[in-house]
Amino acid sequence: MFTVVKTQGRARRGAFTCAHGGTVQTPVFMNVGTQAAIKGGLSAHDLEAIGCQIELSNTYHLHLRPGDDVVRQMGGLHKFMDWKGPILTDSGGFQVFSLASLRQIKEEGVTFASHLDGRRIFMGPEESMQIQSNLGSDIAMAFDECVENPATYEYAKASCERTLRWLERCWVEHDRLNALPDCVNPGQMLFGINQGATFPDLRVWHMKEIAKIDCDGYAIGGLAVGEPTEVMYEIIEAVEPWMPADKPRYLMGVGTPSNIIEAVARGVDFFDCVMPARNARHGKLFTWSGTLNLKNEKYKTDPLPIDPECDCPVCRHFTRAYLRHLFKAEEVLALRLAVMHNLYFYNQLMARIRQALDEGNFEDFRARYSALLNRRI
RNA sequence: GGGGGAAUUCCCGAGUGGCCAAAGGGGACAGACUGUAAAUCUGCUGGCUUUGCCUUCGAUGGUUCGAAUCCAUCUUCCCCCA
Repeated sequence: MFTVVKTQGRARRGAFTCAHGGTVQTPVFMNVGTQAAIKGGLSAHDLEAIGCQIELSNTYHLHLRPGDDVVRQMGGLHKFMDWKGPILTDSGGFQVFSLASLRQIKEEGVTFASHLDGRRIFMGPEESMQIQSNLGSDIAMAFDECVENPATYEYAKASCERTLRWLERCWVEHDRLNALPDCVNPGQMLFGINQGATFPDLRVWHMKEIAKIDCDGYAIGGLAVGEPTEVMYEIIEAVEPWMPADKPRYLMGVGTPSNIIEAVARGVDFFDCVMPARNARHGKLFTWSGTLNLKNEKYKTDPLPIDPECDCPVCRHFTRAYLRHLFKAEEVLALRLAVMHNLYFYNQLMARIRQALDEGNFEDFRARYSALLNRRI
């Protein structure tokens, strides 16, 4: 169940209740734990400490390893990883994009050559729903094709028409699975995904079509995959008026702090992105005055924390000089501490966006931080 | 005391007469990263007034049109025999 509590322009302050873990305050950033772990050495318990409200895991990856049957046998993903909050599972649709060289698409679904051992894996809408049902996530994503940009109009049209047919099949199968007596999470919801590459008319047509199917939320997929940032914003603006106002909107895989602020301003409620965790592992950290590369020589004897304005567990105790040393020495602790900081920053960013919306000064917040946070310090 | 081997650009190390400012690693320095095949990938690593020039392969002196590469002496290090 989703409730919009307050709006400012197109920006929405909301609350979303899931079967597990109660209510998520939106706008929200979902912390990415693809293989039921946050890369860099964080557990679900660490997620609690850094203010994460909802976690995201991946259908394709967990199907391959350890196998969704294993997760089901262990009581579902929540028990398996000991995360009490809500979980969204991505459908495998992104792997149609990221593993493009290892798969073949047909109307029925997608055949992957496993990136682990080359074994053939078939995944269509039904399979994706079955796997996500076994995982027992709170939100299942529809199985879609994330199309690379730039794409031709012809390809994008054929692809998003197929993604629409796949959503219809997802909806039917998801409904069937939720009604089974031994369903891991009968309260599991289903989000549809808008596609159409960078063509506003395709995007709008597709959005109108998927809105006819009664999903629990709607996502915009296929953005931040090669197109300029301005094009991404234009697509969001084109699609948003056709997204049901009483359902949550999720911009998949986005993005930088600035992207998130700008997308909130355009009516988006949910986000996820690997960027804070991946960049952290590579030494690039987010602060309230911009980004910094901790490996840079200038931090060799810097006694400051990563961000003097941050009160995360890392910034409260450790200096830039120490963290830089950990990176240069390739200690795994460097990854863990850096990821903790960046994820805390992202969760804090969302908290401050929500606070600004609550207080009615989101536009001031946007004006102050949108460009600033992407700046290099 | 006798015999043998080695010294290469920040480090290791290839190169045994011109295609060598010198392979390949490492380190250092810097960049990329957007529903995670990513603790990954890319660039760069003598100087300059950069289609070229200068300095540089332990030191000095030679041979040669031309030397990191050949010769002599010296210095340092390693191994073996006493």
